[in-house]
Amino acid sequence: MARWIMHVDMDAFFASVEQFRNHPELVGRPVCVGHDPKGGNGRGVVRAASYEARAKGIHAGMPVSKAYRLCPDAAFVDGTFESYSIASDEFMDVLREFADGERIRRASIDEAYIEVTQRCENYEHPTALAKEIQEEIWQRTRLPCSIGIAPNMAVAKVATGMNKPRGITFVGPDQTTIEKFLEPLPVDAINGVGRKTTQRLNESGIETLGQIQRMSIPELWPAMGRGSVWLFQRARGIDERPLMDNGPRIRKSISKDLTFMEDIEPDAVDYLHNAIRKMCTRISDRLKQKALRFRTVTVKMRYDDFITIQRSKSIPVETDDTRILERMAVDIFDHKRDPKKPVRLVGIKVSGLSETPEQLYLTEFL
DNA sequence: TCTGGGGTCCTAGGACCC
DNA sequence: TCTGGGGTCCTAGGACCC
Repeated sequence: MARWIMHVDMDAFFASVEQFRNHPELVGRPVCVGHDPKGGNGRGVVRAASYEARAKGIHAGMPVSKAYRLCPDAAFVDGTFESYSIASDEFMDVLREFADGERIRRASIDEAYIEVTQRCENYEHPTALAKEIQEEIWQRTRLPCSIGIAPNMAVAKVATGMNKPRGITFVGPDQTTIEKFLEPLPVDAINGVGRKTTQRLNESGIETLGQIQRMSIPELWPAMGRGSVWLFQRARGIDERPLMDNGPRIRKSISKDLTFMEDIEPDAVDYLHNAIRKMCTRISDRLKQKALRFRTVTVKMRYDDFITIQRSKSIPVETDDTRILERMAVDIFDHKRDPKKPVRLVGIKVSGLSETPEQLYLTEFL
């Protein structure tokens, strides 16, 4: 019994929220969400680019300095995460109304899967339902989205990307149609195949999903190892995972990274300690706000040569004490960093999170 | 063009316990 | 004295995603 799964993806989400909700005067203009380019000297990257900005060659992940050079007239907005979070909730609320039962899975802040097998019985064709959903999202959130429809999540996700913005792409339902659809696409069209895997496959002469479709698992093994079975199935559009509600998100970690405006000389110890303490305070605030405690602290250090290391330490009992967090973080930094290298970035992460409200004194563990 | 910040999941070795 | 496996926790690193 075939299923119908929709993958709904907001178009240029952060940029669209800025244009259509936060700053209507930016509609029709190139918009980059990200850090201040500081006249071309900023160190951040673009988080999201409106379609007008994309027309100038700007894309997400591009250094803001380059984006600024390509289009100095673009609006550079350092957005507020909260407005995106609110918009996301509104959009998920709309989807929930269309999903069969609880068959909705939030994949990230701007995309979700819904199963609509039953709902589709009332429609001439699944695309008619998709159009209705798209229109409802636009009416209620003022945000554009694209929808992919297929018999499973993996193919639906690929489909969405084929036709953006405000697109609807339908694939299926039979196996031949699915394989034909995937055949010409590059291997990185598959969600889960990133830069490294693409490189490894390309080095073996594998560029397209069609090539993989014509291979056996043993033939795939030299390039993919344990991942061979998985890729073998995905390249053919096989994905049996049931679409289930992934429930309330249980947070696994909270982190804060800071790239300095300029690399910090290794002997500027006070400055570095200060930066670490400030980040610890921010993390601690978030922990308390969510009534969470941590057991593990990880410090990330990136040097001027971009080499990045992470070192962590755990304590036996969870805590949310800011002073303990600061002491652990500073301690790891002092003992594990390379004292000769200028520092580009420091990051602090807490994990091993729990809600257990235990009153314990932890000083003895330090 | 020099390369952010927030996450998740997986692997693998060593310690330690039974 | 030498030798098993299995399970869990900790640490480090890698790949990936938005």
